[in-house]
Amino acid sequence: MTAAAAPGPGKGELVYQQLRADIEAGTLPPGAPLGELALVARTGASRTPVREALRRLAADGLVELAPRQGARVSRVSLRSVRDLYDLRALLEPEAMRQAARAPGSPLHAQLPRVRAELVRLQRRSPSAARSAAFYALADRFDQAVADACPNAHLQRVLADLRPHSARLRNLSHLDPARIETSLVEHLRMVDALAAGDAEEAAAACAAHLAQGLATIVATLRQDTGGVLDDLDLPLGAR
Amino acid sequence: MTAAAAPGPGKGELVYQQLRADIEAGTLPPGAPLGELALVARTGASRTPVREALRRLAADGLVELAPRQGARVSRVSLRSVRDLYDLRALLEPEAMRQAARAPGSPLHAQLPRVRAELVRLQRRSPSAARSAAFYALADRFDQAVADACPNAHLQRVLADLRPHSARLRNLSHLDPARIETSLVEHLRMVDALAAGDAEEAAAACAAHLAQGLATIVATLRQDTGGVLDDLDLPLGAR
DNA sequence: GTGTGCAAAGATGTATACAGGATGCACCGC
DNA sequence: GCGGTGCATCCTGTATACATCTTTGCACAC
Repeated sequence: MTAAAAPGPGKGELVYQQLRADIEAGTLPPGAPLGELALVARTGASRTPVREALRRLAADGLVELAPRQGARVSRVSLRSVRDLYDLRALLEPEAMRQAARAPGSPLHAQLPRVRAELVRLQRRSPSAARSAAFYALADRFDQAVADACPNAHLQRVLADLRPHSARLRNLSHLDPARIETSLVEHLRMVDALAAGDAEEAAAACAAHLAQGLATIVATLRQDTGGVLDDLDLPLGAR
Repeated sequence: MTAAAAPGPGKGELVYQQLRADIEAGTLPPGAPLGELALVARTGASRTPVREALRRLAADGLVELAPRQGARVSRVSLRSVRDLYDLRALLEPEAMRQAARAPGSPLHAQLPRVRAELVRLQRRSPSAARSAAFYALADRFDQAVADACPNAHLQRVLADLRPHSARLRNLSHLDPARIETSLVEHLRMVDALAAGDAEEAAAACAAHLAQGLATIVATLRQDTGGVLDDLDLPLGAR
């Protein structure tokens, strides 16, 4: 069973996940108004679960909530992108270290399969399907690394940051060539984790983040014609 | 007017702040059940704002929300204490660095007053009032440092962590002698910030956190008779 | 023609009513 | 005496109705 209609998760949870997915995917672009009435019509739920979902998303920083004025998808600026990557550069290498030192975790059991899948993707020719498969794999990997952290607070913060990163990736249509380098970077991380080399894993993660930031900034600059410098960008063009 | 009864902040906001303050202060100890009905009676608001407040607190990690089973104040374990301080040790020194490099911020304008107040407190004889005054000052200082960070994501995470730290302090009745050392550590941080020495400020912050963790762990060990090792402690005694 | 003021409409904030599920206890059977 | 089942009660999850505020559009005065 994938997910039953009503009995399993509550309706508020469903609305939350749907809205979050739409925001991450860019279907709901930054700045998009989120009227409760409109969301009731969109999701079929009542105002109560809709409100609950909006509050949770606001706590995640994915929507901005103006009192008596409604909700909007939170806007993105070049500065916020840099801020996000600065913070990830602080946290994720540390998460890698901790994960590398937790050999009994489910992460380590998955590593051989992840590695095999990465190699398989390396041999495929570039295509949208390959990109999608890689990103799905990378997301699962990041999640597994975070879950392997014994530090629950760190896990919570990383989980908070993940949707922001996902949104950035989907807002800016990245250069397909980026996949190649990112594959290599992930292989380096996987191998370091498998070897239990915490510092190498952390270094690989830091390098991966630096590359990712450079790519996204370049892409955003190109998409917006270099107009932005600290401006809010209305949406990922397309 | 300071703050009108109803018109200014919404009722949900009021309930949230009240509950959060009670959790931080320890009035609502870890594990305490938070029935919506009981909170309605306690706060005078209706169930809708109460629910909103509970969701926000759950997002902060201050309450645990079991579906169809109600909310409880989140429990605290020795491990969670270590986790929290590990994370703070990662984030707050970096925040200090960034704050030290933002000379135009309101923080720097406040530094002379904060320093004078610290010196004044140093000369007072130990008392509960002095402790309370110091903690209030330290909280304002931490807040000002976080606000001086240009990184909005970092600000958000630091704000999320603050109530957890405050709760720990109030759960464990700290040794009054700790105030003395903490005063000195704060003076070191303030002076480093005033001098614009980012690395010295970060080092001072790290030292302060290490001392704080050691003190709290020792206090908790003593309070619980050393029974806990990874156990949940029911409450900060008293 | 411009600016101000008012009024109507739409939205959010709040309160309450209804439905489904979990927990605890009492009763029955063994 | 002990274990299991069934029911009663309370709770949360959801839906809807009401009150209040913000906003927008228009009319009028300057």
